[in-house]
This record gives sequence, C-alpha cells and structure tokens, in this order.
Amino acid sequence: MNAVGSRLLTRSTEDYLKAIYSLGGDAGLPVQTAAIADALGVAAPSVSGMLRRLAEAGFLEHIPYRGVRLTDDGRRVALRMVRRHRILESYLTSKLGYDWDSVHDEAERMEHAVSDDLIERMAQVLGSPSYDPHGAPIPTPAGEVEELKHVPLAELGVGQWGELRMVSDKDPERLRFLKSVGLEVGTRFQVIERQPFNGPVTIRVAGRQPQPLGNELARSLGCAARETEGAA
Amino acid sequence: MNAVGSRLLTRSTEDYLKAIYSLGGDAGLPVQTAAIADALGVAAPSVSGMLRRLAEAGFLEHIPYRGVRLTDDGRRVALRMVRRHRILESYLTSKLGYDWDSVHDEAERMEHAVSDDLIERMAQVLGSPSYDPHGAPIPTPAGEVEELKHVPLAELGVGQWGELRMVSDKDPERLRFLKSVGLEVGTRFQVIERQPFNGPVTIRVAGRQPQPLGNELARSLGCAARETEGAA
DNA sequence: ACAAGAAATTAGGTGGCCCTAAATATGAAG
DNA sequence: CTTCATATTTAGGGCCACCTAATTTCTTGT
Repeated sequence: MNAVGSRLLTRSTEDYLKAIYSLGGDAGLPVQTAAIADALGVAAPSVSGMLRRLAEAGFLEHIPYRGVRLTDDGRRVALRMVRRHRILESYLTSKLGYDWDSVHDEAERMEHAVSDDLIERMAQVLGSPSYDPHGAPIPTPAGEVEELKHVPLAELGVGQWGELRMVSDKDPERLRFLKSVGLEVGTRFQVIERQPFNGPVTIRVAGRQPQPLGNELARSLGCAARETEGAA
Repeated sequence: MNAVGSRLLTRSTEDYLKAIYSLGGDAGLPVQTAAIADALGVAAPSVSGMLRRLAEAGFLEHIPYRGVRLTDDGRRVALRMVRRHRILESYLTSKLGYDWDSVHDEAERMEHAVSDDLIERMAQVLGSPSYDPHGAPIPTPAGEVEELKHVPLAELGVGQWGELRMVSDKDPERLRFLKSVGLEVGTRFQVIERQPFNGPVTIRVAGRQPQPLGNELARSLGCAARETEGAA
C-alpha cells in the first residue's frame, strides 16, 4: 500500500504534507517555502531541510528557489491525514460533545496516533459522513475529495440570499464569534449592505439583528447563493 | 497542576515512567535498568541516559548501580498514563467494537496524544468505569488506584472454585486463547487437577470440557476464590 | 540592465533519544 | 578474600528536526 522505498512516515512528515496540500497542493500548484514555514510555525531553513528529505523520499518534487509540488504519493499521505482529521472532528463533535470551536486541536494531535482501523470504525458509527462539522468534505479512504463550488460570502451582491456552507476550523475565536451571531453551517442569510472598497458586509439572519462582518472574515466563508429566502 | 520546573513531558518520558510504575514502582520498589530496557525494547545504555534525565527533571530518584524509584511527581505522571490507557481500552471496546485482544496497541498510541478533557469525556460517556475490559482497576483522575486482592489461578487448590478477575492486556495471543476456551473476566471455574511441580493446572468452566492451562499462564491470571459454583 | 529587496538555501550548531563497544561496579561462589 | 559473571554506566556516534547567521538566487522597479 505505501509505495516508494525508505519510508520516514513521522509526525513531522505528515504535518508537512498536509500543510503543503492545504496550501494549494490540492490544485497541484507549487507551494513556497515561506508559506509552509508560516503554516507550521517553524523557521524557513527548517523547511528547506525538510523539503529536501521529503523530496528524497519521493513525496514531492522540489524545484530549488521555486517551490514544491506533491507527488501522487505525497498527495495520498496528505489526503489520508485530511480524512483522519475530518472524521475525528466529526466523531468528537457528534459522540463526545465537542463544540465546533474546540475540536480542531484535539483532532490535530490524534490524527497522527490512531490507526486506519479506528478511523474507519468511527466513520462507520457515524454513517460514513461526507462533511465535517465545519462543512469541509471528507475524502474517501481511497483519497477522493468532492470539488466544492462555494463562493466567498464577500462576493455575494447586496440583496442576495446565501447559505453558509463551509468555514475554516483553524480559528476557534472566529468560530465562537460566528456561533454567537447565529451563523452555522446551513444558516441562510441575506446581504443587506456593503461598504465600498473592502469595508464590512452587513447580512441578516432570520430572527436576528443585521450583522456587519469584516471583509476578511466574509472572504473566508464558503457560501451557496440562493434565489429566495427558503429552499435548498 | 504539573509541578516541578523544566518539564520534558515527551512520549518517551511517559513510556519510561509508566513502565517503571508497572515494573514494581507502584509498590515503591526500586526498579532495575535491565528490566526497563527489556520492557521498552531499548538497549540498557539508552535507559541509563534517560534515567539520568528523568532524575534531573524530578520524576525519579536514581541510586547508581542500584535502581530507580518514582517520586510523587513521577508516580503522578505514570498513574495519569495508566488511567488514560485503561479508559481508552474501555471506550474502544464498548463504543467502537474493539475486542479485548486488539485494544492494547491502539490505546498505547492514543494515550500520548489525547487531552485530559477527552479522557474525562470518554469516562463520562462510559459512566466512570472502575475496571477496564481486562479487569484492571482504573485510577481516578486524582491518581488513586484500588488495591486488588486477587490470587493467581495457579495457587487455587484442587476442587476449589474461582472466578477470573484480571488478565494482562499485553499478549493478544494469550487473550485470544483464553476467549477460545471460554475464559473471560467474570468467568467461574473449578480446579479439577494439578500436575506436580509446576505442571499444567486443569480447570472446568460450566458447559465446557476440562481445560489444561500451563503453569506460567495460570500464574498470570488474577482470580477470586469462591466457596461454591454459584454466587459472587 | 542593474541594484535593491525578498525569498530560499547553505553553514554550523543544539537537544532528544537511540545505538555499540569499552570500562567499571556489584555481589555470589569458591 | 579474591575471582568471575552480571548489571550498569561512560565513551563516542548517528539521526531527526529544529534554530540563527550568512550567503545565494530570484524578481522587480527604474
């Protein structure tokens, strides 16, 4: 199953490959050293060294001074970690009472320790979910991920209806804020107002006061545009 | 909560302290380097070095060439790991369909990765169990463990009744064998025959053929002596 | 076309934990 | 009391993954 010769599947390897994947490696784009360093909270030279080792092990192609691209092998490892992470988040939320703003860290540590067997048992208990609690699609065990066609909330026009579909799990504070203003995955809202030049976007959720959202936040929310107030 | 100064709470530290604890450190006995090396599958000099670091960190007292003894701090860490391990085994068995011969390894890896919070949530979902699936007592979050007064099966007399109470979780093959001959925690049996000088002990479980058990195995099974065939 | 700034890599070093080989301490038997 | 086997420690290395400082390469504006 795990192809290539000498393996080196350590925790660090898994973290690097997952970070590279989520930094654009999913679209096969080259990813820069600095972006990886930033995502993992390590210094750039540490990344340089690690990329060399990962390239030697066959997980990625490295064009010096340009960036890296995952090989099929590297992508396989990354997707396995993404599946693990999302199944764990789903399980912890649904079976152990975790809230969507607190599952991320727990899943992040567990994803390196548990067996494939445990992940599949969890998936089974949950009825093989397709999305995690933040609306992110869960890759299949074979490594297939659904392509999402969400639009950032920031790109909806004034007066338009939308439904929140996906939110990053990485920032607990942001998640708590969203919940406090009534925004969860599946929440419908209407865009009420937009300040020019990247100012806040104001939306209204049924039964709530109009709520301004900073533009950066609005860019981070994956939505589906809706014709009317009702219906999917 | 975690007392003492410079911490160094790595996976290896946790493994060493847990091993020392279960090697007799629970009774405050000095534990030898070679025993630790054997339990952890590392070379003796590696243990020597690690013991020095652990002693410096305040987890144990080291009398050179004599052995080590856990400090209160060391015992606290060890008991925390034991609680984690046993809660995890209980949870995996009861909620995710694991069998008693396969939970050990999974729990062994997870116990280093999960948070105290997760462990307590699992304990709560299970109703705060006192024993794990192998009959071992689960320490409280405060680090108290029940003293067990089991007798090894090997010490029961011919004709005497007993009830299996505890079995080591470390050897899957042994566990599968026990299950195959109808022995689980709680199973009652009668000692039918005993060969002299550490030979096999033959027991009978209700509705089964008499079953010989090697003496080493019989020594490893914790039992309660029973007056008759019935009753607790 | 080139100089400046940004990004990446190399150089050199650290700590944790492992190893083998060699030296040394302990303790049991003669 | 000495000797010898066994247990332990020291000596000397290696690997992984991190760090800072210095250097090299790329890119972009003039």
